[in-house]
Amino acid sequence: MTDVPDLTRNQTLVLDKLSKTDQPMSAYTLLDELRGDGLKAPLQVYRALDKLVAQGRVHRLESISAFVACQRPDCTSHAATVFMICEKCGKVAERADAGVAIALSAVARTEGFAVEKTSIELRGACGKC
Amino acid sequence: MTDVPDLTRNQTLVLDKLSKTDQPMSAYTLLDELRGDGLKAPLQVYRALDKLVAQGRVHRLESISAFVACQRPDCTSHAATVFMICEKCGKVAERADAGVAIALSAVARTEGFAVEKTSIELRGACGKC
DNA sequence: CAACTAGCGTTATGATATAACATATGGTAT
DNA sequence: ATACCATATGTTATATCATAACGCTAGTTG
Repeated sequence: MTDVPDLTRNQTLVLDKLSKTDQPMSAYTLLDELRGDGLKAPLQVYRALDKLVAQGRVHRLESISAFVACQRPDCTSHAATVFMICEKCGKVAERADAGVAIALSAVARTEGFAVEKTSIELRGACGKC
Repeated sequence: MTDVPDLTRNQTLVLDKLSKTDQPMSAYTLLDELRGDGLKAPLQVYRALDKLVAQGRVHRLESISAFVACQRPDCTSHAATVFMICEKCGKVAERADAGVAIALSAVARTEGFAVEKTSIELRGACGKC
């Protein structure tokens, strides 16, 4: 039912690397760490990331131009996901919240705005820092 | 009371240009349009933008790497501002919403996350498109 | 097999942003 | 006034992030 295609070799390499950390990584950092696996050009990473993001298995953090593996593997709707990015330790927490989703869709409705993509990013200090 | 320093020449040029449109502009587009006023290098634009953003007179739209003049000149707290970016006409609407602010701070509190900056960006189609 | 689609590899280029250093300007304490 | 300090500026070079364009490969579907 949920449309989750098999991953290609490059997609697997990228997703595995991202899944091994809770820190976001830039496309070029990913490339550097995957050179040993045969990747040589940015496009190889960007193409894999495009697919993974489209499938919801990876998220792009717009405010820092970096990518994280989705922390909620079972989730279906990535509609109103809140990312909390710690500026001290670099870790990212991901939470879906119905209250945020409802409040945001109310704002959009009063504007007559048809939402296609939502990006909610909080920068600050996590509980441990 | 509100700490609003006078603008320098470069800051004035950048803010005036941004204020003349409701479309976001990239730093390099700003630079191109301000070459006639003597600006020559990206840094001149980026430095002006840094100050204007710090003062809340300009916002950076993270998801499209572009800048818009603040549409609520009287506002004090830019805490939970929602940007609605139309992918058809390119226009940006800016709304502050208490419901969103409350929902987001609740999420942050349950994580023990101390928020310093918030970025909320909706991509989609505006009412006119 | 022919045609189609998706992915891959490679080179080149475009777009966004900052580092580093020198010079200029305005306030202010002495 | 002058020495000092903070801030802004101008300039060159470079770092970082992302995509265009092209040709090839492999699977698959008619």
